[in-house]
Formats: sequence, structure tokens, C-alpha cells
Amino acid sequence: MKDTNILDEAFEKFVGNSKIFKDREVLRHDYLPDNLPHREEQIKRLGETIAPVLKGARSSNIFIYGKTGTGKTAVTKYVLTYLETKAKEFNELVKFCYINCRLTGTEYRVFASLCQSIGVSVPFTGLSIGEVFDRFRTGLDSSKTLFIIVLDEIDALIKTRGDILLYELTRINEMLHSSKVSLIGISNDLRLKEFLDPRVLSSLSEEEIVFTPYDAGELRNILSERVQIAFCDGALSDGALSLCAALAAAEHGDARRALDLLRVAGEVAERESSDVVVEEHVREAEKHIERNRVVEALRGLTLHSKLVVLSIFHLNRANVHRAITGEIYEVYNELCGELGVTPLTQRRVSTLVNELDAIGLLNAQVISMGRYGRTKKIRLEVTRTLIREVLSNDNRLGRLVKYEPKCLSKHARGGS
DNA sequence: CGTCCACAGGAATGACGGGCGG
DNA sequence: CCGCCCGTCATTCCTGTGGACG
Repeated sequence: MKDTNILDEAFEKFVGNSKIFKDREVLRHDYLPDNLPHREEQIKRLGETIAPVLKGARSSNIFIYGKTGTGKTAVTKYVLTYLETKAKEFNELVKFCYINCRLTGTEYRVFASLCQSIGVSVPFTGLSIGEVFDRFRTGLDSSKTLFIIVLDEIDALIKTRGDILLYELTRINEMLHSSKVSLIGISNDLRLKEFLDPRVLSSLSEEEIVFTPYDAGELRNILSERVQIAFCDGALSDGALSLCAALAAAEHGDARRALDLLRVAGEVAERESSDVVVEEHVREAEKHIERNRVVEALRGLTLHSKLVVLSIFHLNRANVHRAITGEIYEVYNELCGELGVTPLTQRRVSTLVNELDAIGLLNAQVISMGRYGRTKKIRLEVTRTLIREVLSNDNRLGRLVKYEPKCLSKHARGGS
């Protein structure tokens, strides 16, 4: 077969003759539907709270929380977009700015994108935070706007950077003359309140809206709304739909998860050239998504993080299934030597382990061995085959996958 | 019942490449 | 070009600690 024929076949499945999808974009979670089922309550609350801006008054600050995939972002964007168009009818200058704090990353960049959104251009580095904040403030004040700032995934920023950003923002109104600012903070973490300065907390949560997880039935409804646009008639079995809803419901009622499952299941079915998505495709999709997540995560690691993973991998092979910090560092040191790289300090490796734990590649648990100290038991959360597969393709440390650390052969022992 | 191991993990600090305004 | 500040990564120094052992 000629190569172009292979390609033709591959393309065809995507373009012309898909018997599965009508419009798969609808299943992406950044797609904003016209209708948000089972969120009427929250839409109403949010709408009532921000309504005052239509009469030129500042609205209360709002604190929104709920787990991932419960519709917080969708509802907020939905309501605010509608508010903006309404405001035009009322001739009020209302603007909102949506910022995802986890993607934006630092206070500086948050202020920088705030500046951007009001048309003040700032360099992406080089200025002091105070300077950027001042520019934002003066720029905003001269624009005479009712400005609504949405800070999504705000917990990510606060846990790593503290609440200075929020403190500045909650006080900004005192320094504005002709503009007003309202804040909407969105958090996935209910315990976020504990991290906040009480002054910030009281200011931010003038209103609170809680998003409860969807149950399986609700997820089913959400999915079936989109299925009609996304899938061809009869291309999705009822069983597959229910399974997606059930699996996502089991995982804290995450609609995003449900949509992903549905989309990937469709893609799996498509690749198998079947005409209808069945439950088995959903099961397959589940594995597929997880595998992808892990591969991406592994690939994106820095050299030293990979070395840490590899060290645990080797300890694993030597029958140490739950390695402790000291052992890992020993192997890690040897691997660095093999590569001709200067090893990082144990302190640094310790935070790398914590980061890997947070991504979910590892599971780390602090334990005490009494007389024999206090340490961390660390276990891989990924199959060894997958690690071998990904790291063998790494041009720098590929060869270390087969390497046998000397420090392990010395005291080869059974462990648990 | 105190000791003391083997670390955890916080705080302060520094090196570095990038980019500003003047 | 300079002096300054940025974020990021890393080091150094440090205090804290659960519980088996003696």
C-alpha cells in the first residue's frame, strides 16, 4: 500500500464519512452551551448578586466554590457574557475579565493580564509588581468602567503565592474615583478559606455560591443535551451514555470528565470503524485518557524529576516496593554520576518528590519508623511498563533504564 | 519515659537569563 | 549601556517530629 493511501484512510475517518460525530467540538469542555441544566439555582443567585451593576452600582464580591467539573466556570462566563450585552442596553460601561490563576501562575502575570484586558500594554517581565498594579489602577480609573474580575482556580495561586494579590485587589476600590471593581473568586478547594487572611476573606465572601457535584442522573441529562448536536442519530448506545455518566458521577460528579469520556469513546469507536459507540468503547476510553495523562506528564518532566522517577523504578525492580527518601537519594546520586550531571541536594529532591506526588505519578506518605527516624514511603502510581516505554525514548537518560545501580546489588533485599 | 534517628519541610538567600526605563 | 526588577530554580541553614528502643 502506498503511504498516501494510508493517509487517505486515516483522514477519511476524520473528515467525510464519520458515522459517529456530527460536531465533536460540542464535547470539548471549553465549549459554552446555550443551556446549563441543573444549575438554575446558581445562575439565579449569581445574576441577582451582580445585577446592581446594571444601575451603575458596584456589586458585592462573590466567592464561588465547588469541585472540578461542577459548572462553576461555565455558569460564571455564561452569566457575565449575558450581563455585558444587557449592560449595553442600559448604557452602562461594564466589563469583565476572566483569568485562570493556575494557568496565569504568578501575581505579576495576573496584574499583567488585567492590564491587557483594559488595553494597557505591559511587558511580560521587567517591571515591579507594584508598578504593574499602579498602571492597572490608573488605566482602569480613567476608563470609568464597572469592572468585574473573575479569578478562576484561585486556590492554586493562593497556595503557592499567598494572598497578597487578593489583599491588593480587595482594597483597590478605596483608591479608585471613577471606576469600580467587583471580584469573583472561584475555588475548587473548599478549605481555601483557612488559608486566607480574615480581612480578605470577609471582603471576598460578601456573597457565597456553592456548586454541588452532579449525580449520575444529572450528568446524563447534561450529556444528552449535547449528544444530539455532537453525535449522528443512533451512533451512541444508551448503555454507553449511562456508563459515562456513572463513571463520572463516581468521580465526584465531574461533568468535564463525563464529556471527555464521551468524546474519547466516540473517537475509539471511530478508529475501530464501528457505527455505534458501545459500553466497551467507554471502558477503552477510560484507559486511554489515563494513559495519555501519564505519558504527557512523564514527558514534560525536567531531567532531575525524571531521574527521581527512574530511581524509584530501579528500587522497584530490586523488590523495594515502597522506597524511602534515603534509598531514593542514593540511587539518584549514582544515576547522576553515570550521566555526568551534578546531583541536586536532598532538600531539593524532597520537593521534587512532593511535586511528583501532586501530579499523581507517585504516592508519598510521611511515616515514622520510631527509633529509625522519620521519612517518606514512596510508591509509583504508574505501571513500570509505561515508565520504561516513555523514558527509554529519552535521548539523555534512555540508556539508564537498563542500567543496574551498584548500590542496589550490594544490599539486594526483599522488601515490602 | 526520655532519647534520638532520619528525615520533613519552612525561611532566607543567591545565581541566572530575560527585559524594562532612562 | 546601566541599574533594577522579574520569575525560576536551587542551595544552605534551620527547627520540628512520631514513635521504637533502651
